Amino acid sequence: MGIQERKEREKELRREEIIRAATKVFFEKGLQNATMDEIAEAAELSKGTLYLYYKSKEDLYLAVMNVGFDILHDMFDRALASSAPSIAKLRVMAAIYQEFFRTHRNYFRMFHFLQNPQLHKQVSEEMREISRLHNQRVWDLAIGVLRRGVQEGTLRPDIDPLHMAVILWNSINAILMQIDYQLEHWRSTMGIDMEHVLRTSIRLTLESIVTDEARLELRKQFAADATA
Amino acid sequence: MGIQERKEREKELRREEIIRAATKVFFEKGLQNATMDEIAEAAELSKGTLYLYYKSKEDLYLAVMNVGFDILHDMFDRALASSAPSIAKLRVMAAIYQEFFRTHRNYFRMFHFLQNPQLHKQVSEEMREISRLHNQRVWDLAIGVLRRGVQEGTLRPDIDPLHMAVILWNSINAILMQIDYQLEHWRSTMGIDMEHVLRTSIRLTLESIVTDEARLELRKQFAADATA
DNA sequence: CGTAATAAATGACTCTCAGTCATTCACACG
DNA sequence: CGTGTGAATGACTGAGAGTCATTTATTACG
Repeated sequence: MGIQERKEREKELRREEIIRAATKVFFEKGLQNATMDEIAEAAELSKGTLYLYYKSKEDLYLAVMNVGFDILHDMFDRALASSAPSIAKLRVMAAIYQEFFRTHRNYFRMFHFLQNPQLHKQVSEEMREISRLHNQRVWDLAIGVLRRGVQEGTLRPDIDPLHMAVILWNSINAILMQIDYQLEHWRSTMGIDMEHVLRTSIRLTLESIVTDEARLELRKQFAADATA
Repeated sequence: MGIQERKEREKELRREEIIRAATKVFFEKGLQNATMDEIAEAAELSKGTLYLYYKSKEDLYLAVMNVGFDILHDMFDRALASSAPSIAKLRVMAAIYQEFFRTHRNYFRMFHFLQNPQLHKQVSEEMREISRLHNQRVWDLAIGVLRRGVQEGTLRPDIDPLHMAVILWNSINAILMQIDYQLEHWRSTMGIDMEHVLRTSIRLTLESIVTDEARLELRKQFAADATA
């Protein structure tokens, strides 16, 4: 019964083709301004067919976003292969996330979606769960590093690694979002260099979660990097 | 020529009536799910009239949001009347913002709007500027306190007060947004108590912007509060 | 008064777009 | 072939933002 299997494969290819077209259109227009008709045209399919594969525009959007999570996961995973100390790994992760921000800006922007409860109404329960899993894989990497850091004695044992993860993520993410589309606003109205703020925020946040002893070493490193 | 003036007043009343109706509907439905027809009905006006007073649904939304900024501004302003040291004032501001979050949740939610570049397309240049001014008044309060803190020698002189303001705002705001609508998600999928994370984040962020000497005093205070 | 001029308000209409579903099409199987 | 099945289609529906010709209310003035 190779026919059944071939059909499965073809269906999978069709799904990927839709993702490809949706990626293109969502990157160009964003969620609000992209239309299903346009995606259908880009995929050389009718609109009705899109709905055979994805339940709503928002579901399709999340499917594209999941690719972004996978890319970010792989970037982190590759960078964390070494046996460097945890603090070094955290700094690498911060750097990698910034690299992701620069080179995959369109995926980064999609992450906004998660911040907006309003938009979630149209997302199916299945897609919500699938998306959660893609998201979770990235979290697990970060949490692993933080747990190790506490074990090593370089990260504060009085703070739950999970809590550290949330704090770190929010502090870097919030500022990157501002940089993404408010950079000029901050500069022109208040003369603020947000790239500088980003560096400061990362430095302060990292310093705040390490032990007092490790902080001295960390400051030296930051000082060395600043002169380099 | 009292007639001209009376008309002005009546127009102003009409504007306020529209704001009142829009507030009700936006609070209930949010930006996406509220309709101009519904707001028109709540205001006992026709839809066309709304557009005589506000250029778009988004403009009207921002007008409502500005009231929220004013409320927040007044809460801060009242709380900062004392002559307490700057660090105490910062802690008060954090507490006040949490109070705002609890008691004016609907306005807080509107602040999401500022995070979403996509939604800004429909906002007129005038309303954008008006909204910026309301926003600025709140920032100015915070920045004043931070500047004073640096002068007093309790806040680190090597970090620009403006940068501190951005960092503080983002760190508390990002987590409050998570608490607002993802509280249950964090608890159920990762067992994280976000209220605890919020307290930790505020503590760490404040500790990270004070001088080394002031940090000792601050830690004592946090410890005292924790046992109380 | 009555009437012309002006301003304000109306709601039917247009346009766009997400999502649906009756119909058509393509292909496997006997 | 013909027939059955599942995939694909695109015309259609419903909803809602924004518009504008028409109506209504108000003022100014003879």
